[in-house]
Amino acid sequence: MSDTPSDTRKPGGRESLDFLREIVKRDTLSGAYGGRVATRFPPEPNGYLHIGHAKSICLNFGIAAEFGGCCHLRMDDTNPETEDMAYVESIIGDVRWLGFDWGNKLFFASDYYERLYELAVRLIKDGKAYVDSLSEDEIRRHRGTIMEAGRDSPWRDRSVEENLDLFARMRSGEFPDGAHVLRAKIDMAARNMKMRDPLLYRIRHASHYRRGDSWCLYPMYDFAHPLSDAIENITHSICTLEFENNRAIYDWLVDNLFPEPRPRQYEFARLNLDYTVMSKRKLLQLVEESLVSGWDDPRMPTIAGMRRRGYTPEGIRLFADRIGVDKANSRVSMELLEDAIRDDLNARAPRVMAVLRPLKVTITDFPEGKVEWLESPYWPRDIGKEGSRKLPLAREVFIERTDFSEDPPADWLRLAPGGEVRLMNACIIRCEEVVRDTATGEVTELRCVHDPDSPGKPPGGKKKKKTAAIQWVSAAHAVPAEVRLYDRLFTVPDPEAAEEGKTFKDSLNPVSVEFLRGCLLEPGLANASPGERFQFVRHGFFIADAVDSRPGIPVFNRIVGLRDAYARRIRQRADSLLTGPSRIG
RNA sequence: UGGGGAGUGGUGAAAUGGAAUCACACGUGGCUCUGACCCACGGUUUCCAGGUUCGAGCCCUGGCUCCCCAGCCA
Repeated sequence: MSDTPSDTRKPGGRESLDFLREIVKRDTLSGAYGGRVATRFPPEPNGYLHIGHAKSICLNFGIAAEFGGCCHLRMDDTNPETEDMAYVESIIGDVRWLGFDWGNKLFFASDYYERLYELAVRLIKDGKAYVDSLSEDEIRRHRGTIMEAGRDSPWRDRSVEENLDLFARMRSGEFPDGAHVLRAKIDMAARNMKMRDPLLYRIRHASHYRRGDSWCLYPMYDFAHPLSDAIENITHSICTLEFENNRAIYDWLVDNLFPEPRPRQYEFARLNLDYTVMSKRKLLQLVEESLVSGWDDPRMPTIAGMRRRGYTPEGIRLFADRIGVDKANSRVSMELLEDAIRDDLNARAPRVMAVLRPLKVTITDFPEGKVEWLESPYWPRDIGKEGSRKLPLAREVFIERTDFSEDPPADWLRLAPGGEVRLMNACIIRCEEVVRDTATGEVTELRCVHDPDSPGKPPGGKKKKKTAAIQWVSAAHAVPAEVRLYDRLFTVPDPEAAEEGKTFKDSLNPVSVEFLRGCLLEPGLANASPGERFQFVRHGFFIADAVDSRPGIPVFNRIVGLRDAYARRIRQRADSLLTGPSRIG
């Protein structure tokens, strides 16, 4: 793993352990597994990994690392109809990108098919499993309900010989899909529905992405998963809450087929993030219906999407660390994720200047044709890093349109008619004249004068800050660029909880991305390499898009905006203006 | 109505019978050539009702609310 500063920034230094680490610590101390710790991350290769998986990955790999154990990466590939090598590759890439290493412990449940089959045979021989020949529908009806016990299948008491024979013929391809299944003989009246003779194997005449047509008999998750854990000598099998009921099967199978010390399953609450969806099915739907540009759309909560968006592995790990882990269903706010990303980027993204919505400024007392190259540090004082570049100042520059106001509020620190502002790393200018389009009235240019002595000068002994320092670019030197501003994908915190007659797609945010074309960047950014991250001062953190950006024609994605206390204040003022007066009655 | 889980400020988590703590968010103030970062201060008294105890978020009893389980998905 890594030892970047971000990793050590655990809340409260983490003296206290979460319930999972507590269990692992207990087992380590008691020598339950001879001090050994082995976890595993077991994705099914039928979709892309998302931030919810990242939580699980950080947990499993994190715990293994902290206790000197190892974490296996295992593809839980037991369903030939949905799985694909492309997903395996994306999963491997994503886990690696997150910064984790499984050494030579990459496994596939599909490699265990033969051993699993033998274990099933053993169960049959022990009279603990039987071939059921009921139809799918009959099986459902025999299962009963949560209130009524199920009924035994008429095939439940077949002889061992007959079961063995049937099971072998199921494997050899003699029967069509659905003709028979193998079930554990447990208890059709069990109060835990999962224990009513769970299905272990089903016939599927389907090509498997790894095993081809060598099998037409496939194990169910409930059978393959615990036994794969046992085969790999996993000690702590960590999964999400919805598998709590499945633990009974897990224990039943492993107890019946493996000696102590055997793996045990523990469950934690999966991650829910506000303003996004986390189910593979819904994510797939967004992709297939072209509601997003793909699995790596920067708005997607997928690892691929976050990577393209510019999130860092360190930031994501910091997030996972901060949210902790528990058994209570929870819903985490986006701010927690964004702050972790910012926290990480703050220390590693050099500051540069970009004007997203340009407004022309002519410095009338600046000689025509003159260019002044000004030393500009990449880092603010408090970061304590070295490095700078020279920025050209000329007669015509562009500033942010939002940094000028004709009718500013009392606490305005930026430019206004007759007012002053600091061009960051350069001089102070004063606005003498506002030029506007005669037809539309729109402000098209500001004519300013500058204080030639102001570059490099200290604030001048002023106690209280009276003007802002704003970003700017020289008109003649600026690099045009496209900048994409990403926002939350949905307009409601919990899109999955759609009301009657609606779906999660009804709450899709219509303005979740804004493409800005006429942006102007400082000259050095022309050759930003794809994947390179910067802070555009006073805007946020940005990354040169890995797919669309190229030298000379940069395209930047906003990773995350900077906090903006002023914008917040303005918003609140607007709100109180709206609600205030109407409340008088 | 059965079984399995869970309830601590707005959000996520600590506190393992001994002064409710941390992070994010929010508010106020300070610092600042980023209205960023950073610093300081502020708001909960632990789902409810009883009980045990010198002492309860932790233990007991009874409620309430929410989540999961009736796929040949995982």
